[in-house]
Amino acid sequence: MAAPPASSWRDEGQPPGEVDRLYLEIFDAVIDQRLRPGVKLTEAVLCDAFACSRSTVRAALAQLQHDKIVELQPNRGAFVAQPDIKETRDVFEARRMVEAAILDKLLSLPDLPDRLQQLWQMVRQERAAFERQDRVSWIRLSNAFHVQLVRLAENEVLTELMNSLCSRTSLIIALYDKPGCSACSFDEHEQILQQLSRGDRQGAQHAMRQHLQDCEERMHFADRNVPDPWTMFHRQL
Amino acid sequence: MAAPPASSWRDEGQPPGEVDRLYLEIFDAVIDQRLRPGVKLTEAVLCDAFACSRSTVRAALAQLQHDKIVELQPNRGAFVAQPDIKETRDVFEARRMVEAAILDKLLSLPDLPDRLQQLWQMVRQERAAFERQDRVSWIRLSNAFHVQLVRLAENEVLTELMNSLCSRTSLIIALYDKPGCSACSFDEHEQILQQLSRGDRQGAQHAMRQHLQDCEERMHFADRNVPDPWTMFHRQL
DNA sequence: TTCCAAAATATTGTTGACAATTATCGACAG
DNA sequence: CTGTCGATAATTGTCAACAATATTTTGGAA
Repeated sequence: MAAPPASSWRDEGQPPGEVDRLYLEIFDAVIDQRLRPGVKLTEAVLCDAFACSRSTVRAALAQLQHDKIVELQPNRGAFVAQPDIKETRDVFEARRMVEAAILDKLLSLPDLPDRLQQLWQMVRQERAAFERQDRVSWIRLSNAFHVQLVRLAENEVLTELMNSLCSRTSLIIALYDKPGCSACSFDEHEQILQQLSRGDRQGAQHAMRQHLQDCEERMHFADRNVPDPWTMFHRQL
Repeated sequence: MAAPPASSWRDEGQPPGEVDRLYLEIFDAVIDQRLRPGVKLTEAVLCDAFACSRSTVRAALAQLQHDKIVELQPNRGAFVAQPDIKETRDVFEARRMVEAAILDKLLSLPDLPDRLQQLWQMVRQERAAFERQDRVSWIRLSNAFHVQLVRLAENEVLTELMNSLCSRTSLIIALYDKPGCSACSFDEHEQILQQLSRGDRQGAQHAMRQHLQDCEERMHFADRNVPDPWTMFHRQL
């Protein structure tokens, strides 16, 4: 078995083709904020950085555009997406709806406490990453928490949806979150788990809604983290 | 203004590029059930049928794969997707969650009755299509109703999600619905609108959930509409 | 110095060709 | 007649070259 890839929370399909590999590489780079929103993704550069042909790069970029991770301007090139205020509102509203509804279903599962075990574990990892100032791991784990929670419902459609929403949230945080304060705190994750464990439907839903609300309100649209045009991309593995 | 394209319910972006055009052509063909689930989409054939290069075809197919409209098997080719029982369950469950949650939000809009006007109009068109046995238009309008309803909430993320879910539903219907009975009846659409008009939250949510439940239960997995391997694709415009 | 136009450069869009993999068909042994 | 093996054909994955478009630089005049 190969070493677990950087993002262990994404469901890994069959043997990854060349284009899939590139897709994941760029995707991870964006989510980890090594590629900041707004930077231009010149095909030749990616081509050179990942040792593949331009057709491969173009295919990967097309998929990323479809995921709203990059914006593809005709005849101008690809840029890491810069979600605006409206998109931020829409993404968080969708998350509140979906994740609250999910909790409802989870509480109907007979073996919920067992399944929550791994999530408690995950929150501990979040705390550890936070305390050792490992921002990249921490963002990744924060997303993983939400995705993993949805995954308990065993609904592929919703799981993939949450994956997409979390990715877009990462971009939003990269743009509008102050580096100092934490956008998605593990305390609140713990609270949600507690409410779930004791079977409190109202409490769990409220905790989740509040958590996402807080997350959204921590965004500062006034002075956004402007992308540095000179921050060119180079592979840093 | 150009003549309205076949699918008027999809949000049309800026000038469509070559790949977008192909994407829509194939998409519509699948939704309209001119391309049945399971048929192989050979690149050269599409290439020839739509008068474009293979790179364009490949890009379009990649996007369609991402939307779960076609399945892309490595080194084997593209096939129109054949959602299984599990996927059917997941899609309908997701729809129940999302669409019920949407109703909640719609009822908080002050000018809801005004916005519902166009939906009443749409239901009338559904009935008309049904009565003149126009199955293609009718399936299209049924989808349009649900998408348009979500669109009233003015949330791009949810609108695109519903678009995707309705597309997948079309595939499911193509596979598992008996041609005789109607999967998504306009009567039930009317009921939902009525409950919404009178501001009955419980009633509207129940009507929507029941509608989707009925829709799902009308699927027959035993004898599925097996794809005819000899049914090769040729453009029929 | 500042502004504008035009050449020069860089980047993207498209096409075609080649390599790698898979599907098909026929021969042949059991 | 059935099933397996091997060669041929068809299809996909990848790459490199060319055309079209955008960006930058250069040069000159107000």
